[in-house]
Amino acid sequence: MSGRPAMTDVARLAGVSHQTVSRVLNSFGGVRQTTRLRVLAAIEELGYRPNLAARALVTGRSHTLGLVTMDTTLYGPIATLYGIERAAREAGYFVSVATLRSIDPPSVGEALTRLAEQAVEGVILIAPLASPTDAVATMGRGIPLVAVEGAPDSDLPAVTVDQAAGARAATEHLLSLGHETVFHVAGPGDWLEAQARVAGWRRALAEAGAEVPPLLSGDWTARSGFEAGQTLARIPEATAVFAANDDMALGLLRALHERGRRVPEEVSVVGFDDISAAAYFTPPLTTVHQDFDEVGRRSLALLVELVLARKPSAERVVIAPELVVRQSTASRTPRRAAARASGAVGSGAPG
Amino acid sequence: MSGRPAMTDVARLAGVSHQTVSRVLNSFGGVRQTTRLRVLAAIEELGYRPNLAARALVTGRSHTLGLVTMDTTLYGPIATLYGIERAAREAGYFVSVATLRSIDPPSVGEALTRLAEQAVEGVILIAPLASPTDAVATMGRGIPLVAVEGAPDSDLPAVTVDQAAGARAATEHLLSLGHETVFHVAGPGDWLEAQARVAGWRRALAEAGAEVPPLLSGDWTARSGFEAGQTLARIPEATAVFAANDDMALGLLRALHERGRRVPEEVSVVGFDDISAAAYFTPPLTTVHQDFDEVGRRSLALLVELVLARKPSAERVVIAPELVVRQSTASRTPRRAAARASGAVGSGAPG
DNA sequence: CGATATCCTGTGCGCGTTCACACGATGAAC
DNA sequence: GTTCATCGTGTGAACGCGCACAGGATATCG
Repeated sequence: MSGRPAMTDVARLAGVSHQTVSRVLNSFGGVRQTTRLRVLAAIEELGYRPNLAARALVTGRSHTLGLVTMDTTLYGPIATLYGIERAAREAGYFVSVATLRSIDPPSVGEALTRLAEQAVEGVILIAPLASPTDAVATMGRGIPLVAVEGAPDSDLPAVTVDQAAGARAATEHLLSLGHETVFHVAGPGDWLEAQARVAGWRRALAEAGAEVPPLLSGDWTARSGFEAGQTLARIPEATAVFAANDDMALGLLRALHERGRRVPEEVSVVGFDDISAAAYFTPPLTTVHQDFDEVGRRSLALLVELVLARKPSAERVVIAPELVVRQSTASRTPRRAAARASGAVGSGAPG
Repeated sequence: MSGRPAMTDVARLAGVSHQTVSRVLNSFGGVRQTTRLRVLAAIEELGYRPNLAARALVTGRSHTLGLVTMDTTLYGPIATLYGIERAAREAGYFVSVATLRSIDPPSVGEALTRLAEQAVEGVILIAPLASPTDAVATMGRGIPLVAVEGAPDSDLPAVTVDQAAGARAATEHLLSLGHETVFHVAGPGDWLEAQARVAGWRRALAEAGAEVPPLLSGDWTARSGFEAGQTLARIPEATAVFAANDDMALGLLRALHERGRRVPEEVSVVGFDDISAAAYFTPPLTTVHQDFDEVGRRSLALLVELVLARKPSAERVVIAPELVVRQSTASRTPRRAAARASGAVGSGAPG
């Protein structure tokens, strides 16, 4: 009586047994309409809410899913997180998050253990790094697990964006504009996405018979893009650069600007992600769009399937990215490029 | 036997009662060292993990906190989220997130209800809008609640950054550079932060005896900043602009650039937030830094205090922001500004 | 050696819910 | 009027754990 009302309180008020209340709550049918309404009225009057802990105890189902992610403000993981939470809510699950400073096996293992103790029914791992996937197999304690942007070799079910295809599209776009080759500012080497983008870039160059220039790499930050840009600005042949994400592209633009290399007249730049600010860079950035909301939805759907069916459908969902052309890329011919740049004002804003 | 081992399994293996196992687990003392080790060995051997649902049922404590936030990729809420999760983990709590498309009373109420059903012990509401604070009072069902960046009038415990002080610092900085007045591109009118920044800006102008120019406002996006910038570029007197966040400042810079208004030589621009990319804008952005990690820590500490002590300490934590001067602001004298801008290259990068 | 204090361990119950089953009432069929 | 199915509802037992209390073992002292 003191705390929250329990099922028996409702039952007493409605003049029925607790079992009937349970039937009403779980819409099990087999309850007369009149008593049903009486029970509902009692529930309303007492402000009764079922105790999920008790329910979880007896059913063994917590209706909670775990989400392991890095504490990064990078656009991708965050957008994916929201997509997952929204999908989870609609599917009737709670989401318990565990953030990591870094995706190393011990940290991931610890997070998984934490979530396992909380009796989550499944876990989505936003871990775009190579290292943890092995650890996961051993730490997984039989909990259904879906990886997002990870696990290339492991047989973990995973949802990924086709990074290589995106990188390829970006590179081919630049080559088609007449550039002899394309430089690449890669992400950190231990990020799978970074690796896949490098691979896609290499493939596109090879197929076009273009020379593969030395690879630069950064750590996703604008700062590292800036540093790469300082190097690139000194290389006259660097007329086309593909940066592995938009933030690095931003730093790149900044460095090129400081060194007096005009974009896109002298140097064309392509990014990756299509963050919301990309259309407002100087100049508006040509980049590769990823649908993270879709990633969230698909990964959750896959996890729920796994949780319910228990069959390791070992499926792999691949989502296609899309090149968005704005004003940071132009044909290699200086005349035309300059004319185009001065003529187009503000047309880079999205619809 | 079939599923997870229970406490009785451990007890049987160790040759003690389940109660002794419980004592070992909760380090209640009163257990001989030898039996203690025997129990621990049994736990290890069986891979036993206490069932939190059962524990929650009997103790009434879920060790879970709720976090209500908007599904925005805005820097502030995200950085705060991570800060909270980290602090929660260290304090021994799980974090269950509920994201909202918009912070209106019904949505917040629904999220709170959801979290209440999950038996969270407390809730942190990242709701920088005015509207929901009233709804919270009624929906709060007695759950301890802490607001972040919200609830100016309500007596809800809250953790906030002193937005007005930040806006004031930004405005005074511009005035001190010789600008006759400062234009402001505000955030959405229903955001408390936006309101506070407008107030701080107004106050600073009033104290300096400067004229208050017409207020422009956007929706935090670079796009809206761009649109505001298109307007401002046509106003010759607009030599100093304070944008309510960095993204809008980015759009603003883009618009000014397109219209041929040089920054900072002709127009000085200040942002707010100090997102990591701000140092790599063109030019590097002078902005107001907010310590969101600190916000997360303090709000969690406040909530835990509330959960444990149950006394509505109705405290209010205010965190001071800090002006970071980079290269988007300059003295109003054209000669000196131009010289300074061409001389300083790359010095805007953070240490 | 016995009494008392101290330490350690076990028993039983309750938490709020679901599940398996039993029960009574009602009506139809013979 | 008896039998049987059907429907609606109640009863009792789990689920895994913590708490209060009982009780046995051991130590301390007279």
